[in-house]
Amino acid sequence: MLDARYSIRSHVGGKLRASDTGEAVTLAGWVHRRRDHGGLIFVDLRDREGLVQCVFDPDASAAAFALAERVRPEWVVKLAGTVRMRPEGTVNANLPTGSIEVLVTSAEVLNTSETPPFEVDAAIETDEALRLKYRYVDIRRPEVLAALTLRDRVTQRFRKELEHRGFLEVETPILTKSTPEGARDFIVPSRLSPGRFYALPQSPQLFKQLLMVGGLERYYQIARCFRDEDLRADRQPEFTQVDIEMSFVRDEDVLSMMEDVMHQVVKEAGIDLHTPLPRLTYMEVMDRFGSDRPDTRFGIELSDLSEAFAASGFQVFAGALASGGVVKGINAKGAGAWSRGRIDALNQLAIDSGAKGLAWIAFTPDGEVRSPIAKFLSEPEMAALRSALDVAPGDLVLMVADAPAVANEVLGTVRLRVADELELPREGHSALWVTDFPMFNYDAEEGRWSANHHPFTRPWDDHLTMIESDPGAVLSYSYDLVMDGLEIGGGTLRIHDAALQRRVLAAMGLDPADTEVQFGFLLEALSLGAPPHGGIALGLDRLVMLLAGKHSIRDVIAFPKTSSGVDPLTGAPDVVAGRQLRDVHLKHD
RNA sequence: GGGGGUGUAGCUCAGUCGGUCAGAGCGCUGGCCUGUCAAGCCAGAGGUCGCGGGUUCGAGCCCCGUCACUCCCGCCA
Repeated sequence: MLDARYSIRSHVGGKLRASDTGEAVTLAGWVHRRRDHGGLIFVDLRDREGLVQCVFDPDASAAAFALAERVRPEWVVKLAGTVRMRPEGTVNANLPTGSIEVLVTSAEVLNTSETPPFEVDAAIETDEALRLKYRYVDIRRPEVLAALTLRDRVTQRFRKELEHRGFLEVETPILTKSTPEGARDFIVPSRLSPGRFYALPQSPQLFKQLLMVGGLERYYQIARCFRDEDLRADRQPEFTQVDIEMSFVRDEDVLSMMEDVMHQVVKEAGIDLHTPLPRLTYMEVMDRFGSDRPDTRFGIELSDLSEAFAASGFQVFAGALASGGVVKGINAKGAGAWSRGRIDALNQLAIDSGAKGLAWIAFTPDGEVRSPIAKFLSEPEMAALRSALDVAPGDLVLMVADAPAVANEVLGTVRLRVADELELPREGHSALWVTDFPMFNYDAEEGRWSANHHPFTRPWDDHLTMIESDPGAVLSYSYDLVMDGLEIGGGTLRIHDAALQRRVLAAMGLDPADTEVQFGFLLEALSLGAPPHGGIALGLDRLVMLLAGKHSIRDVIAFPKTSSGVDPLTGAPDVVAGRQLRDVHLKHD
């Protein structure tokens, strides 16, 4: 909290209270608003801690009164006066300082201000591009200040809790080496090495592993990360991770450490997190929610209806089941009266998500059945369906028949849309672990297997034999922290054996010679006494966004970029002088 | 790369069928005002209707293109 030490102030205006009555104070801050009554002027003085009403009365000081007639919003002023209780009936219950005011006896203008491009007022919603261009004005708004303050508290709490658990904070390089896997790198040309480039880190992943090899045992860093990919509300080209790594741990050690730390951290936002958190496997969340980051604050879980339709004469279902697929469905309770157009929109969403279509049966509130497919279903099948999905009048059943992965993913998408449309309450917070992700995904575009988390993830010990023979079946020691349907963090145990690391990279189709060039330093480190280790990285921006109740991480970043990666304040990125390009060997004439 | 939304005064927005249609609130400037707190009252200034082109007797409105912002898909180990 702000105090008056080391400043031209004697007190912080926003912190004055009734107990300060009678104090002679010197304050400094911004003119928030001025109410000129002709013979008496009120100025709300604003500082980081809030507003305080300052009264200019010619009887107290003619000079100060004359100055108050000139001041304008956002002027920077220094005021001296006396704190006094407000007269009967003029208390402002909306302000923490509302029971007192400062009678000003002398005043000084420290700086004037042009009329600001928008008002510094929490009540007014302003175009975000304009806010970002004048972010330094925007930051004066209490809402922005509060978000940055919460971010500070969360960050400091992480530091404190990790410090108490024996972690050392270590900085890792920003100028580093491009790696072939993962996101597109930001690259930086080198002046001293013509034609060569640094890359900005996508995360400190390899360095934190090297710190474990270095015997640091417990490391953390509030680490800036860079990824040159398209932006989203929850994605910026540079963002911050709370990066953590531990030696001599099992996966449950990382999870329980993280739960203990998170329990303390979210207290900063007034949240009581009940630990241990639920732990669900990847298989289970995909099966039940159709998402690897499920929002469990509402129901509408997926049900497997394959058994109910095992002998179905309905070709769509029978065909899917015959080719190894499933029939799965959700019950959108209360959507039974939805219009055909509304349901068609869901069907289109399902098709866009990869399904051939969405089978639906509406059970209207007055007991009718409305459906293009009900006529193909037998009475026992309908009965089994009603029972499996707990159908009541007024419900809408939505089904997908397809390969399990497709059916799950499509219904997971439809589930979220339905919840939005039904305006199901998503209050409070739900946190959980998703564990045991598959080691590899098949990348159809590139025709090869790629790492699900990253290539340094340790496969299950008893799945090692399948790395070459059946990569898709290999599970890994991996875990994501999911809050309210957002991926807040993720981590793994790492491979600490050079030979195993080579096998995994080879399984991903990396040429052995390239492997040595790209990852030779890691493989060498693993062969020089690497301890078993693992860790996790939390997305600090996303976590604070969630705790602050914001919908974009831009709201919790001091100087964010627009969705095209531009900083409207500085104008970055921008052209540079030809001289600079020649220096780094990007231009030769 | 693709799809949706938005763009009119400093800010937030309205603008009907293409024809008093350049408008409101806030802010700003000036005046009045000694208990307001989103002060009040009176007056005033303020416009490349994102930009370019087209259709039309006539375009803020219709058409084409383009730019910016934003949301989503792809992408983000």
